[in-house]
Amino acid sequence: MQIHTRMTKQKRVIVEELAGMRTHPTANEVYQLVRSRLPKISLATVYRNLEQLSEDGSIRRIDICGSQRRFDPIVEPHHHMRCNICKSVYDLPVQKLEELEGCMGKCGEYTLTGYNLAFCGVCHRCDK
Amino acid sequence: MQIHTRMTKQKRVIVEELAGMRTHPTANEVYQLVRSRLPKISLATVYRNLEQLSEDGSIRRIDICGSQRRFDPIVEPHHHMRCNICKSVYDLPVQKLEELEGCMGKCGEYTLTGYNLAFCGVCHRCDK
DNA sequence: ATAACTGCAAATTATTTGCATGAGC
DNA sequence: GCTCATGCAAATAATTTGCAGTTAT
Repeated sequence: MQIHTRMTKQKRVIVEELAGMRTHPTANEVYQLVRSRLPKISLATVYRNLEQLSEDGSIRRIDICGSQRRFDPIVEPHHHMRCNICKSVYDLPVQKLEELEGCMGKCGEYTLTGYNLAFCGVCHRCDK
Repeated sequence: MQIHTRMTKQKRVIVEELAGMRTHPTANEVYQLVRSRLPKISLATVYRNLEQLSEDGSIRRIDICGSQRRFDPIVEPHHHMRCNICKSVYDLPVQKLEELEGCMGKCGEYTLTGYNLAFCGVCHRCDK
C-alpha cells in the first residue's frame, strides 16, 4: 500500500464506467467495459485499480459470491442476493436488518468491524 | 451429479477427520490431515468428496471468506467471523439474528432460500 | 524529480477435468 | 457386473507479480 495515490486516466475511466452500475461486475467485466474507451488498458491495471479503490473506500468489494470477486460502486450498507441459477447478483430491498449493526464492536472474544451478508435464491427472470 | 453415491474408504476418512473440527479447514488443509491416514489419496479426491458431501448436506461449504473455500462439519445455522489479520475463521456466539429467518421466502421479485452471513474483525489472538 | 502507475508477460493459487484403473453395491 | 470413485497429470480460471518504460504531482 502506498501513501499517495494518483488519479490516472485509467482509474478515472474505471470509476466512471462503474458509477451507476447495479450488476456488481467482476474485474473482467469492468475490463471489457473500460476497454471500449481505453483499448490499450490491461487487465492487471483494472485489478490494481479496483483493489486500490476498495481499499480507500471509494467502491465496495464483494467477496461473497463464490469464486469470483465482484465490485459495487455503492458503498452505503445494503444487502445482496445471488441467483442460484443465473449467478447474477442483485441488490436486495431488505433494510430491516439494523440488528446487525448492533453486533458491531466487542462480541465475546472478538472485535467485529464489519460483515458481509448475502442471500441466495432464485430471481424473477429464472423463476418460471 | 449422480443418483447413487458410494461410501468409500477415502470419503469415510475425510468425514471422520472433519468431524468436530472448528477451524473451518480449506480443501488443502483437509488433504494434509487425511494424508496422515491415507498417504496415497489425491487432492482431487478430497475436492470431489468435499463437494459431494456439501451437495448432499452432510457438511457445509463456506464461500464467504475471500479466495479460499472452506468447509464446516456443522450444518446447523450459525455465523462466522474471519480475522482480518490472521485470516482464521471462527464460529460466532451470535444467535440473536433470527430476523434473518424471517427474510426467507418471497422478497420483492426474489425468492430467498438461504443466506451467508460472515463478520470480519480482529480475533483475541491478534488483538494486542 | 520522484514516486506511483502502466502494459505486458510470466508466475501463483485454487479448483476442475480427462482418463485408465480400481472398488462399492 | 455395472457404475461410480480414485490417482495422476494436465487444464482452467482468477488473481498477482516482476519489470522496464511512462506519467501525475
